[in-house]
Amino acid sequence: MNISDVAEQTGLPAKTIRYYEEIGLVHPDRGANGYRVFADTHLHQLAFLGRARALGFSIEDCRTLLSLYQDKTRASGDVKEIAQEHLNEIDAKIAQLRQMRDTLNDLIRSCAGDTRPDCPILTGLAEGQANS
Amino acid sequence: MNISDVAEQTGLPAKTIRYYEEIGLVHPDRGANGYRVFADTHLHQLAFLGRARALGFSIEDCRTLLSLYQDKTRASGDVKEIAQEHLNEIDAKIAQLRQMRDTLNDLIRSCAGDTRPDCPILTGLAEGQANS
DNA sequence: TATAGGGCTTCCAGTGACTGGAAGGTCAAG
DNA sequence: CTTGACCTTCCAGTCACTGGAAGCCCTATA
Repeated sequence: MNISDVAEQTGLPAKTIRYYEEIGLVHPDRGANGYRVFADTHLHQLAFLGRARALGFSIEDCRTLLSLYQDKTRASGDVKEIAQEHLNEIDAKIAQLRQMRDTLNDLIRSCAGDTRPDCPILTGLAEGQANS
Repeated sequence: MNISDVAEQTGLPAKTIRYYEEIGLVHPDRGANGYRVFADTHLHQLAFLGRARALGFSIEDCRTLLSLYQDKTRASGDVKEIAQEHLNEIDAKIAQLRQMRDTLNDLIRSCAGDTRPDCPILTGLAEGQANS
């Protein structure tokens, strides 16, 4: 299997797959021509990585998760801990974005948005109504 | 006013203030010794930038907002348009994070998190229950 | 006056996770 | 034998800083 087949099947760009090899996440074989040759295991690993990344796990988390995935003697508690920590980060990020959203929304709603220069958004930014 | 005073008053790190000068967001004067000298206008500009950044505006948006702020003939509609577009991006990001959060939360709740190797989080990542 | 410390300067490199592009080798079809 | 798609590596850029080194400047104290 060549890289473009893997790209198609995993939904990952070929560039990303090469990058994942470069940082040691996957280790495809090489053909006599120098091309990367992917076996089904590599395909599965890359699909796994793609899904973990889609859930927002960092590359380093993905590396750990993948090694736990391949370690049949793992403790599920180790996996859950990583996931829970990541969930907390997501929750924190959502809370922060909501805060930003609310402040910004207030400013927007108070702005006429016409051709006149008076703008509560700018005064808000200038005078500190925007402490998020 | 030296840079550390401005840093303290705006809450921005001195490094960031230097960076903002480097990319042309602010133009402090220079003393005979080569030190940056900040007037009140610079202080206000930096505070403005800090608040805009805290609301998640990109540096380029900040640049535009600052120039609109200083243009007394601006149309508030121009400001509002930038803000609205940014609000939409924030909303999209929140929606995406919520999706990730929900999927991840389902996986976490179905995982025992003990010393046994069985782990629905890993099987979910492996088998595609995690298409966010 | 010498020195110690803190603050200031510039410049370079690194972050995370890719992404774009150039230069060039390889393969299959016609 | 050529064409065009595919593959390779390597380098640079993204975004918004952040850390650190090397070295000048300023003030206070001995």
